[in-house]
Amino acid sequence: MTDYSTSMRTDRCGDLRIDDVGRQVTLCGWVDRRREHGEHLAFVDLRDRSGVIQVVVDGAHDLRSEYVLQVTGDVRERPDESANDNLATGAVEVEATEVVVLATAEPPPFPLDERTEVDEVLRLRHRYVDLRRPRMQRNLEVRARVTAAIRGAMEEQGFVEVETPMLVASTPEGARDFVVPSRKEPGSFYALPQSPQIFKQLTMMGGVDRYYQIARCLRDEDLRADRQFEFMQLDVEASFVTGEDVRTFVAHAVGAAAEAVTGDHPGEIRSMSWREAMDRFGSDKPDVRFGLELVDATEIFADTGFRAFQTPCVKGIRVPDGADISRNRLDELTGECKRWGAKGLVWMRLTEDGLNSPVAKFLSDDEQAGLVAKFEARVGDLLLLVADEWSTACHVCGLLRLELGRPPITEGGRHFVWVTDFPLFEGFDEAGNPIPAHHPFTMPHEEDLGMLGGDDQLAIRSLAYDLVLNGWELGSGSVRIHRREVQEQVLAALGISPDEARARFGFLLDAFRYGSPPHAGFAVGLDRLTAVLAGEENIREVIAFPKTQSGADPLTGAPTPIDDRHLAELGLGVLPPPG
RNA sequence: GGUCCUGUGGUGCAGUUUGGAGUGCACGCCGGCCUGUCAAGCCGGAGGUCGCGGGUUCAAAUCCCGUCAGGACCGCCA
Repeated sequence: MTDYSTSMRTDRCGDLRIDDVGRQVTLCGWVDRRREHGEHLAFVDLRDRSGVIQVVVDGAHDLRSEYVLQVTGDVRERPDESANDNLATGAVEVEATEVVVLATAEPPPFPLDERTEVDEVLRLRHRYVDLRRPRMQRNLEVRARVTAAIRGAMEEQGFVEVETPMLVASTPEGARDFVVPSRKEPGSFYALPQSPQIFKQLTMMGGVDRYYQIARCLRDEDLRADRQFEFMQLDVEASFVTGEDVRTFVAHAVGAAAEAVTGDHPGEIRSMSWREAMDRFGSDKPDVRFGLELVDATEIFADTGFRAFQTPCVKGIRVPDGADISRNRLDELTGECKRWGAKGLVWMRLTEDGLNSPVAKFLSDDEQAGLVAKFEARVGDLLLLVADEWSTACHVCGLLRLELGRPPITEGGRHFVWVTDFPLFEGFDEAGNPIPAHHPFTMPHEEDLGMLGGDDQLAIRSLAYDLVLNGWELGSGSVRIHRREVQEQVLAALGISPDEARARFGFLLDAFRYGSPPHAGFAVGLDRLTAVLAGEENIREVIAFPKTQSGADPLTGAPTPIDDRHLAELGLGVLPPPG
């Protein structure tokens, strides 16, 4: 047990129990709530990080909300019938003999109770007040426990934590860089790291063998519920390993983190190929907590006369007992599907009299019967169908599935999934060159090496893998290419000439020449992991001082202009706003 | 860059559809009463540029246009 006593206090408020009865204690904390009963009796709930204790004081004290107090008094059992079972400390109370007001306080800008959902900007502007709330205290603790457990697990597995620089060279790949002007070399810039990717691979060449880092990463892209400019990663790389070895290391670490927070070890993590994830869940980050899995109906319409279904793929989902979903709602869903990229949405209600749908008349009896059989549909069910290219049909059905069935993050348990065998390329650029799905150093599947440069390059599988938790992409990794001829083959397939390659990744390619061990790695987004484990839908709730969606910090006012002298020293000028 | 939603005393909301006096609810705040409360209770009180600007109208929280801030999402995030 940690000893929390200091020169100013003997105990923490929330720690007092029936065993402490008879002790004289000194406590420090904030006035959470007070209940006055006239001149001679008042109850003050005193709050610190550990919780709340009822203090009995003389009513003459002027103790307002959020005053900071030091209270000395005797712990005693509460009188008959007045124990509070809703409070961990509810069996006892402290009868104050001395109350020192350490600081007075204005009324807080918003209520600190758990019942009110306060405007987030207001919370962020007064984050120091917001952080006093039990929810935030808990989230900060969850976060600290996650990182501590992960550090422990990585150390246990023999990994060495190596720090990498924050001021790095800008590279054209990937996300937009945050950039720092160089004073010594005006006109030149450092970039803040999007990830330690290149450095961690260099540690492999440096013989580190098992590298990890709890690393801050920065990307200047638009913010979302699961994305901030700055975020933390567990960054991992190891030599003389397969992808499976890496997944075992990472599973250990996230398992330890989950156990540290919830008390339960999540157990073995299931694996699923990317193809299967797309086919069954319409997403590369499948949320397997609920059903509504995608059904492939392409075969049924192989020779259909219904023009809308004369597509490479027809996919759908069966909504059990969904037939009572209103026409209005169905129109809404159709609109969403169009926004997501589909040409439309076909809905069918299965009634006693068969399929009820605006398009039923275009479908043959065989097709209708085939649908009912394939979806195992029952009277009262609703079928939703999207016909398109395979990827679009999967994508749209996947979003539809989430829209209709996704439970709150606190429900349905925690389900980690490895998604493996990602495609090496995810499409083609304007010049007709394939675009790497992960990065250009990702090792292709050995069996698919022969397809490089061929006609069906999108079918090439890579040794890249993602870790998914309840539909959140927690992280990704891959086996890296360490053989020169393979790297040359891939760069050639990407349409990158040797000269261009040297210009863009020269120092890494150089490093490959001096003896590169086979290596593979991974990175886990710690903010996301923490959010899911804390039961929060938004990573801002597990970050002490986050930014708003527009990238501003309501507390400090960042970003702010800087003065002209400062700019001049850096050799910078600011353009007038456009328009 | 785009789509959608939100903005009303300190806080959370209702009012906006169908224009008619800043109308209402809960919490908080200030004062009074109250010796066992714990979301204490009772009585009284203060507190408003309906985000901002413009327009329509006899009249705008309400309708229209613009703008700012926030949120969810698409694009983007190798």
